[in-house]
Amino acid sequence: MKEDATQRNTQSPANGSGRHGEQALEILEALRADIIGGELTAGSLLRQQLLAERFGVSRMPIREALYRLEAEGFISFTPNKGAMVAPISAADLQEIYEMRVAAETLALRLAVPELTNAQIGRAEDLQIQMEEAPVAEFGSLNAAFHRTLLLPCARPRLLAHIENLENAADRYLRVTIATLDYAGKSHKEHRALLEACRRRDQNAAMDCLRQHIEEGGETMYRHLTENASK
Amino acid sequence: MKEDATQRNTQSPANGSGRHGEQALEILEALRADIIGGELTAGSLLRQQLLAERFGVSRMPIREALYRLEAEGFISFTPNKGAMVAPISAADLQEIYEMRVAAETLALRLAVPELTNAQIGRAEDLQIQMEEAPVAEFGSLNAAFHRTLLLPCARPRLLAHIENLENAADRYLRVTIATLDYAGKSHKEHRALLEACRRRDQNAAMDCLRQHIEEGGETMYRHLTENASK
DNA sequence: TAAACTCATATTGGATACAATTTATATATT
DNA sequence: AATATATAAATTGTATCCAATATGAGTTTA
Repeated sequence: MKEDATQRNTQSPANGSGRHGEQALEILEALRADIIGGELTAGSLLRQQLLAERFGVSRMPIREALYRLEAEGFISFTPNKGAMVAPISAADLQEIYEMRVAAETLALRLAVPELTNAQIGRAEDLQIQMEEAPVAEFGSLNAAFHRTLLLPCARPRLLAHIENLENAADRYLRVTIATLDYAGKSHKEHRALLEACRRRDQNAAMDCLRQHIEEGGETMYRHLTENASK
Repeated sequence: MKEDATQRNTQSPANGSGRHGEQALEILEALRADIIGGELTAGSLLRQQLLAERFGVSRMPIREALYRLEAEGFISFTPNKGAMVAPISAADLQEIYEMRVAAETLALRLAVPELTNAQIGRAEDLQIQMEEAPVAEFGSLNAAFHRTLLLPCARPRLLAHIENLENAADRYLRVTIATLDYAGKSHKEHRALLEACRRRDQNAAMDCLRQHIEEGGETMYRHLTENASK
């Protein structure tokens, strides 16, 4: 039986969910992950038609995702030319870490008085897991550890800002492979931070976190500037 | 003579410029100004068709502007329902000012060593103007004063973040009308800040700015919570 | 040969058309 | 009369279509 000509827009999204109004969000997250993960490198042009074919949708939800990616700072538009992946630079890495110190120490100061013993215990569990886990899982465990300690500050704007900064930093994490030789020091700093949280000592906790973030940033900065070649 | 059916897309944008690819930016700024200025109040539904007619364009550039407004935190989407202006609250105002202190003191610390005498002089001029200007001009002069002192930090991410926070704060400025009785104290604080900048004293400058922002925030917080009506 | 021009092609920006979903209204049912 | 159900209107989400601009190959001209 021949297909009825009336069924035109029958093209259904390639991905599973496909609930009306969520395509753009899935595309946004996929593209962001690609940029962070390095599949899309700095300077790459994002052709709307190509992306539309890749995701099995029209250009429209692609454009929606691109606008949001621009707002997050991962791509930039030039009129009538399109979107390209934002460049990375040592100066940008430095700026991100300066901002992380400011934002995360603020969040921690506000979170420490609200922290329950259960939350600190959960962070400790994550730290124990992290010290034994394979490198591949370090990133997500590390993020969960920090999130556990900062979430109780109950500041939605601030937490969203921090998440965006951490995403921005993750682009460099991949480039510098700084994870490996940094892990040992990081674990020690995490334990010191937990100890300060247990004592509900805001200032000590903030100092720990500041040092932790700054040293991580400096390690990555060195890798990035020394191995100036790719 | 009857209109030729072939001329379809002849509808030209109502606004002047109309260069290809800039409509969305103009709409974005107009909508943001409306939200900050209070023409669009918290909870208002932003109907795409209405906005399209108001700006004399199709729904497409409207949506582009809306996505960016969402990223800036001024509106929020609910699937299949549309965009609504974000609510305001005392907690949100407090959070904005906490973040401003963190971000602007960081920017100032980085800017102070880079400040030229000319830049400090320009800030001083703005301050003198501000003390004599009518209330209507206070806002823009004040913004220019702060921008002059922070711009030399040369941190694009940080400066964009600060600008967004100041826009967010301006929504409350209108609600609280806190400007009037605050002006006198503000001028004194500005002069103290300039003095610290002239000495290139980072810590003193940061303390001045912290106190300045915190007291401004507290004044607005009081107005907002006391005049809980409307 | 190198610069400038012409034309063809590709790509974005925007308008329109249609489908999916929600919201409002009217009708039926208990 | 109140609730539930069906139906219509409105609105968003997506696809397709058209226009404006940019890109690049080939040609002409100095």
